[in-house]
Amino acid sequence: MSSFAGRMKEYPTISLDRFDRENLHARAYFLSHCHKDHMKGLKGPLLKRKLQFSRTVRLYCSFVTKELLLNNPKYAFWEEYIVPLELESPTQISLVDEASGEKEEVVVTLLPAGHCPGSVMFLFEGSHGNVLYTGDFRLPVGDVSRMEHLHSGSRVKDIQSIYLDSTFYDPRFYQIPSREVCLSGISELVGKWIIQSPHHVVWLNCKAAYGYEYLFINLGEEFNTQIHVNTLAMFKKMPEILSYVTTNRRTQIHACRHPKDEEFFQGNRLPCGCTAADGTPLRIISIKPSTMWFGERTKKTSVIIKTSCCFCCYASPDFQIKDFLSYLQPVNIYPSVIPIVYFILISLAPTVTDAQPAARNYVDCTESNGEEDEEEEEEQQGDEEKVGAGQPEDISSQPPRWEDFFTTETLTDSQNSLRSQPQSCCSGMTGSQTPDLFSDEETAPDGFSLTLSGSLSNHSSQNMDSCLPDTLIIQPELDGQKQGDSETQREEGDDRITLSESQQSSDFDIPCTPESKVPRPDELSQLYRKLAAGEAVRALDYRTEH
DNA sequence: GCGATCAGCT
DNA sequence: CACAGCTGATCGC
Repeated sequence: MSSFAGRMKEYPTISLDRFDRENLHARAYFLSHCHKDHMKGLKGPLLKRKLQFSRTVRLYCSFVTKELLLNNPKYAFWEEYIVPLELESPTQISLVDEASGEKEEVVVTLLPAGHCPGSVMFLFEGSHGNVLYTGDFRLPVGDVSRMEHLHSGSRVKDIQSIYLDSTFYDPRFYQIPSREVCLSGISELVGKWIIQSPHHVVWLNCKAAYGYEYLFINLGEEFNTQIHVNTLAMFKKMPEILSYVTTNRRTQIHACRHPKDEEFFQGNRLPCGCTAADGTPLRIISIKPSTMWFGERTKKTSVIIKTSCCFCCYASPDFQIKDFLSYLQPVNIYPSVIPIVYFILISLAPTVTDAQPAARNYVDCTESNGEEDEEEEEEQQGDEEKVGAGQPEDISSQPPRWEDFFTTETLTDSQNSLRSQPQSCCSGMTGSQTPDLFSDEETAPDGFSLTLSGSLSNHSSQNMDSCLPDTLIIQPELDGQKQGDSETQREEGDDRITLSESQQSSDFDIPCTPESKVPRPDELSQLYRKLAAGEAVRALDYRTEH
């Protein structure tokens, strides 16, 4: 969750992705994408009232974000105050103090962020330097070097500060699987499932409002089908996605939602209530795309066996925040989440902070610091040389060099070459940014982890009662296998998956990224094949070798 | 009754 | 722990 307080030091009269508290006084608002954790205060009555009395305060975002936002009636009042901007099209904005008439000009450029439909980064250029606010972003390596507006001629612009959504700044998350890897894995799984019979259906358990469209499009394309969703309203101006979603429940791939959809699933029902026409029970697998794998437990459960592919364990060329930062080399980095590595480095403070006093800075700008330590921040901003030896909590008083957060390697030849030769910018994103955004890959969802659970329960009415609704067992060869009662299933499950005692209490103990072994593509492929075919997959197959 | 915050859950 | 939410309880207005 974003904990960014909403304002940047260089341009404190504008607010981004936060609309409450001090942000109520902003002269301009920016919304990077349409996820709730970046919309705090956006429907507040106070803000609404302020807008009604203002002639100059506006909300700037991408066309797609505008579309998605206004789709929700709670935000409909923004309609007359939104100014959608094209991607990669520098726009001058006057920041006016309506009381005094004082004015400041800033040029903003929206850059594709690759996080969800409409998501952008904001590049601000003005008298206080160039600053980049990333929001949530997920850019394939190399994309930043192709962004024209981050370059001036053949070199990277001087970036004073980067305001970073730093969930993945944490080195534990450096290696996130590429979109292609995730997609091909899911595709294979889906394909092997739905081909078995018309009653084999897939439920894509998508939590967030937006960000899975790339998955829908690819699955729809590959299997020549549409994905069932609750409503098409938000996509009405987005033909590329619209053709791959449907409200017709007669499809084998569902992404529909229900407040109690987990219960539905465990009762072998789809959230939409869809059942097969002839009364044959559906065979459902649930695929949970999320940025990271996380374990699940069900209360009052007797047996839970899940096979989880920890996509986040796999190496990826897709997203390397380290490369992003080392390419842009900002003077300051303001992550909105304090990475663990920071504290490690702080504990080594003399080594880190004494080295190069005038070097670039890392500064905490999370909510608690940003809201309450104004004076300290001002002091720190004007005195970058000050590198003290404070306590770990005293973050802003002793910024270590940003390079030290990573292995201090020099740029590789290829990086240097990228740096000096900006290429033409992202194809397809330089033109009109009407909501036909999905023709391009910039709007891909996050990397996926996948929790796969084959539901075996109550496929036949006579043993409905004996099957616990929360018994989830990987058991794909349903058709060829005699289905026993839940006790039998448990034994089968135990045969298939080796569980230690601790694993039983918390599902699998999935390793974190750094210790993870990186599977080869053929191993991945093998894994998916096994999962889809129902072959035994031992937990240890996923474990590291430490 | 509404909004904000928090715990709990997925 | 994390994602990006949702629900329900509690509290203040």
